Amino acid sequence: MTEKKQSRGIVSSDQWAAQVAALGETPRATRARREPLTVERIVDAALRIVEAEGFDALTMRRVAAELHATQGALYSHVRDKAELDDLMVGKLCSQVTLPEPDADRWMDQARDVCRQLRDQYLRYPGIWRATVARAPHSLDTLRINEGLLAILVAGGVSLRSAAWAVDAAFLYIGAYSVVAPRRTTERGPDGSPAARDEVVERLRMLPPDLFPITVASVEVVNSGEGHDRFDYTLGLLFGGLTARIGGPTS
Amino acid sequence: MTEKKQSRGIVSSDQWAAQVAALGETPRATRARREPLTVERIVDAALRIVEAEGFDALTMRRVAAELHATQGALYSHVRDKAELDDLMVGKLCSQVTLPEPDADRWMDQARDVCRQLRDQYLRYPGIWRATVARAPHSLDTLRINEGLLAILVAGGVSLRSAAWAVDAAFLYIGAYSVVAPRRTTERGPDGSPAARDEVVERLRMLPPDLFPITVASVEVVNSGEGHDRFDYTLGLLFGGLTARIGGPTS
DNA sequence: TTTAGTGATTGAACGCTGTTTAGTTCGCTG
DNA sequence: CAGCGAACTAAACAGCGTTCAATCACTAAA
Repeated sequence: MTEKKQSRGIVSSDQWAAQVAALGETPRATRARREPLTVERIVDAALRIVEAEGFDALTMRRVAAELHATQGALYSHVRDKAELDDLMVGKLCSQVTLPEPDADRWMDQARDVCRQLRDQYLRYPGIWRATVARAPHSLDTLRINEGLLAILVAGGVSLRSAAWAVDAAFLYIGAYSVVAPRRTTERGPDGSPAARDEVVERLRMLPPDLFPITVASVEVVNSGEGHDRFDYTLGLLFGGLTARIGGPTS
Repeated sequence: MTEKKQSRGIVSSDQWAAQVAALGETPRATRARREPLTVERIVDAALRIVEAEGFDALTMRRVAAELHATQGALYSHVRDKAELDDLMVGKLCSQVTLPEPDADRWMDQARDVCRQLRDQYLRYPGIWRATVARAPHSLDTLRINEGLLAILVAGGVSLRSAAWAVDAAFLYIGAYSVVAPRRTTERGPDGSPAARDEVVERLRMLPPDLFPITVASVEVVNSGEGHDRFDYTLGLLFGGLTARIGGPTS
């Protein structure tokens, strides 16, 4: 009980981080010590971290440091890390805009929603694992589900087909956005090639006699730039629905 | 440096576990203290744990305890936990049998392989996350990829369409098997209903005016028993290939 | 048989994670 | 101004993957 509030001799790394962070701030005249900690500020900070450093870098300590607070303070606003994950996914989903269902353009509308969701997942690398870890409690995820269902049903797809297709699409989108951005982060030292897919790299140096088709497909799979593969799969999922409502080529 | 090898006064929990486990064993006359630790025994033990307790329960300490060894001993046979994960997935994939491609039955064959892989994933709950965490190094996963590609190509599907469809199928299978078994483990106290899906439970108690289609779809989605939803999605993915057998851009 | 050597194994530690808690501080209300 | 309740701090806890010097069991050479 001797050294409680001295300015020097700081031991705790949390204290240190807070002090360093407070260097560029105005003293604020003692009242309202800082911006009060809120759930929204916590979720925003967490999303900022995931966007910049990936989902693995998201720890409670890291979030607390981002907010110049201690980790314990977070638990006054958020029950778990699981709840924080859930809130992040919710905020992410809330940024997806849903169109008014148009029966004539239902497939384009559905694809657009899926692309939006994919881009949100890709923006925060690895965050889909937050959805996998625990069943989402957020209403925002249900909002997208409802919107996508509405588009399909408006397009004439039966309720059961729509529900199953939407479910499959969500699963595919999530898995795609977790696995897809697996690239070598380091730019090539020679400059030009750079950012090749890690899996493709390993597939290249593979005995072609053992896996002939796989090796042959490596080049052709990568032929599609950007998200052609993604669009193709959505075409299969949603295109298969039209084949059974109004005839094969309606 | 006083108390090194006394039989009583064991402090370390590892020692304790090893001692308890050794109670039912024959002394073995000092040589070959136990079955020697091998990679295969480690992988088998790990799979046993995942099968019984799920992927979250798989820790190096848990594996070591299962083998009556210390955790450090594992690292003489396995570099990382990541490598152990990889070996587990490899062993899992090696149990999938691939048929000789038959052009007339290619779709049934493809569906069968996918079902096998799904069942393997479902047998070890959550193990697909091991695939997600790091790109798989195992050749057994490539074997399935090659086999499935061979089936599609033999069926007349173009190389690019086949590669994309197989990729989509693998992503879907993995996501399906991670998300699907999310059920309330506890059987209903009244006996009969039991083992309802956790997500469905929460969807039931949802304001129908906010999410009318979602709520309406809950019943009809669950109408399919077993893995009807899974088969339906595979039908969409592979069925869409026959519709444009010449390739996606033909 | 003795000896040197080699690789597996041990026990204990390190740094990291999420989470809890006693005690302090702060801002608002009576 | 007093007091109360909520927010916050600092420190711990158990568990995770991983590392490492010391020790052990066994093999191969002398």
